[in-house]
Amino acid sequence: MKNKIVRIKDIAEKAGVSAGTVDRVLHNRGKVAEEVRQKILAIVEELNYRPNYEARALGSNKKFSIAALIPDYTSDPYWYDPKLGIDSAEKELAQYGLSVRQYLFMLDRADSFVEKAEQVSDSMPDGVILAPVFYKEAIPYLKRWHDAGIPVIVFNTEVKDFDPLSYIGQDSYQSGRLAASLVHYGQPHPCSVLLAHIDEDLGNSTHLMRKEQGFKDYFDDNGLADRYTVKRVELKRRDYLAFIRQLDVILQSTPDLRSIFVTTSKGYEIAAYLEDRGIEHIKVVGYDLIPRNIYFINRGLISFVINQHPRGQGYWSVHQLADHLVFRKDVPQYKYLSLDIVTKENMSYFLEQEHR
Amino acid sequence: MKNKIVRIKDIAEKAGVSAGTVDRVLHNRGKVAEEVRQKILAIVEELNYRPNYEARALGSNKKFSIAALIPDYTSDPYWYDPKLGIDSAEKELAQYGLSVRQYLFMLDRADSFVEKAEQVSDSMPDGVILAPVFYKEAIPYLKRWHDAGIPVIVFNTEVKDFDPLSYIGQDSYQSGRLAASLVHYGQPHPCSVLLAHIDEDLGNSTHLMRKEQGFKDYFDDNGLADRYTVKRVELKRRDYLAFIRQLDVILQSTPDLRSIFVTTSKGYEIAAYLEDRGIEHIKVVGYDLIPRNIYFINRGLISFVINQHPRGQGYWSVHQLADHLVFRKDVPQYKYLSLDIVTKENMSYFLEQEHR
DNA sequence: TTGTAAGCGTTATCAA
DNA sequence: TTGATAACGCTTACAA
Repeated sequence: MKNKIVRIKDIAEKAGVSAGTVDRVLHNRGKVAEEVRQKILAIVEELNYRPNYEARALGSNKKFSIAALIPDYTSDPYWYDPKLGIDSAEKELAQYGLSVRQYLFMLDRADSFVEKAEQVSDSMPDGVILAPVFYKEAIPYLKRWHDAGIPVIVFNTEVKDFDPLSYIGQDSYQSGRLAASLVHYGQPHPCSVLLAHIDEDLGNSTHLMRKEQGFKDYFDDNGLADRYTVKRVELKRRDYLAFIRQLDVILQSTPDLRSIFVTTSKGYEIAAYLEDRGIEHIKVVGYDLIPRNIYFINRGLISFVINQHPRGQGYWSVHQLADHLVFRKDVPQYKYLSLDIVTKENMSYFLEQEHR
Repeated sequence: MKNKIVRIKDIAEKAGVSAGTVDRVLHNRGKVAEEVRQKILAIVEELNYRPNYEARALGSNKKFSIAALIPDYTSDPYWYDPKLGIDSAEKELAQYGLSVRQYLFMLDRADSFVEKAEQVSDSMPDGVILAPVFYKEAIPYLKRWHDAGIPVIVFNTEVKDFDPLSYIGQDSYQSGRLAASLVHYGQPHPCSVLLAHIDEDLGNSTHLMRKEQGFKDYFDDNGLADRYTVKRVELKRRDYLAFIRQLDVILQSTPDLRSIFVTTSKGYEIAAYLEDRGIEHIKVVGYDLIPRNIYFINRGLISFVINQHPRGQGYWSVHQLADHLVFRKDVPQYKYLSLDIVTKENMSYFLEQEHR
C-alpha cells in the first residue's frame, strides 16, 4: 500500500535506462529500440505512471501563440463574454508560455470574417480558436489549417468538417428540450406556445434548428401534442415596425398563447414588447445573461434563461488548446457545457462565475 | 507592452539582492533588513509579480496529511458524494504531496462522532475537513484545533465559531427562496403549498431553518401571501405508519394543496407516497441527485431538485486546504457553490460533472 | 540508439 | 542578514 508518486526517474531505474529514453518513449519521438520501448511501456502501465503536467510545462519552456477568431462584441453583447473568458484563461496560462491574440470580425459582414481569417493564417499561430458564425466562409480556412497541422478549437456552433481538435459548447437539441420542459412546467393547463427565432440566418445556424427540433420533440414525446399547440415564427427585429406587427398578428390569432421561447439571447426583445403592450399573462424563456435580459428577469418579464456559458466557452477553448499544446494531454473531442437554468433567485451565481 | 512573466529572479536582480532574500520577504520568514524588505515589496508591486504556484509546490517538496471527518455514507446516500469529491481531489493533488485520511462517523450516533474526532486529533493532521453535522459535539474540537493552529474547513453546514479557514457550501436562505420561486412558477393559480422537513433534528440544523425562512420570505416579499398559503410540517419517516398518517391528514385538510417542498434530499419519500396514493396533481421540489430522487425525477414525480453539489463540496474542501497549505494562496473565507436547478432534461450534466 | 547535463521558477539548507 | 546551491519532475540539446 505504498502511495509514492511514480516519476520518470523511477521508471527509468526499473527499466535500467535513463530518464531521457523514457521521455522519448512517452512522447513517441522515436529513436528507441522496439524492445526497450515495449519494456518501458509495460512498466509505465504496471506502475500506473501519471505525468506531472505542470512540471512538464515548466521543463519544456516553450512559447505558444494562439489566435482567436471571434465576433466583434460591439454589435452584439453576447459576444463580449467569450472574449472575457479568453482573457481570463490567457492570464492563467501566461506562466506556461501561452499567449492569445484576438481577431474580431463584424457579425454582419462576411468579408470582414474573411479578412481576419487571412490575417490569422498569415500569423502562423500554433493553434486557432474559432467561433464559426460564418460557417460557409470558414470552410476553406478550416481546410488550410487542417493541412498545415494547426489544431483548431471551434466553439458555440458545432462543426464537424476537417476534424477540429474539439468542440466546446452546448448540446443544442437537448437545450431545446429543456426549454420545452420549462415552458410546460409553467403551464399546467393546455395552451399554445410560440417558438421564435429572432434576426438569424437559419441557413448558417444549424444549432438553432436543433434547438427547435428538441423543443418540438419534447411535446411530441411526452404525448402533449393534443393539449399544447406549438407555433413557430422567424422575426426580424431590424425592421421594428414589421416586428411589432408580426407579433400583434400572432397574439390576435392565438388567444390562448401563454408562453414564448426565444432561441437566441434576444428574449429581451419579446419582453420589451410584452411590457409595452401591458401583457402579463405570457411567460418568456430565452437564453443568456446579457444585461438586457438580466433587466427583464429582475422585472419578472423573463421567467428563465438557459445559460450558454459564453464566458466558459472562451475560457475552456483556451484551456483545451493549452492542454493539447502545453501539457500534451489527450483532449476530448467534445466538451458539452452544462445546461444551466437561471432565474432571478439564482442569477447572482452565474454572473460571478468565471467559468464552468 | 512587454508580456514577459516576472520571476523572483527578476525582482532580485532589480533590487540588487539574491532570490533567497526575495523569497524570505514573500513568505515573511523575517531575517531581512526592513529597508530591503520595503524595496522588494515595492518592486513586487511595480512589476505586478504573480507567483508560479505549481513551481512553488514543486520546489518546496513538502508532505501534508489532512484528515476528513465526515458521515458514514452507508446510512445516508447523500454522504457518498462528498467522499467521492474528496477522493478525486486527493488524486489530483497527490503529486503535490497531499494525502487525505477519511474518518467516517455514524450519522445517528454522537458518540461515534466524538470517537472519530479524538482519532483525528491524535493523528496530528496538517489540516482538517469537517462536516459539522453534530454541531454541539464539534465545538470543543474546533477550539482545540484552532488553538493548535490547525486549519479547518467546514462544509455543508455553516459554522462561524473558532474561525475556520473557510466554509464551503450553499447559501441556505437563498436556496429556500429559489425553491419557492420554482414552486410558484409551476402554480400560476392560487393554492396551498407545503414545506416539509423530514427526519431532521432542527436544533442542530440551522441551515434548514434558513431554507424555511427563505421559502416563506419569497411569498411574502412578492405579495403572494393572500393567494398562496404556506404550511409547514416536520415528518419522521422512521415511523412509517405515522409518516403516512401525517401526510394523509394534511392532504385531507388541505384540498387545494398543489406543491410540496422538501428541505433535504428526502424528496423521494414524498414522491413514493404520492405514487402510492395515485396522486398526480401535486408537484414536488427537493434537493440532490441521489439515486432514489433520480428515479422519481425520471418518472415525473419530482419536478426539480436543487443540486447542493455534495461532490463539489468535498472536492473544493480539499482544494481549498491545498491552496492554503501547499500553494500558500490566500483562500476566501466563503465559497458558496452555485444553486443549480436540475430537472429530467438537464440532469445528465450534473451527474457527470466532477465538481463545480 | 542512448545517456548526460543544464535549465524551467521556486524553496530550503547551509555557510558566510 | 544575506547569498549560493541543490533539489523538485520534466524536457531537450548535445555528446557518446
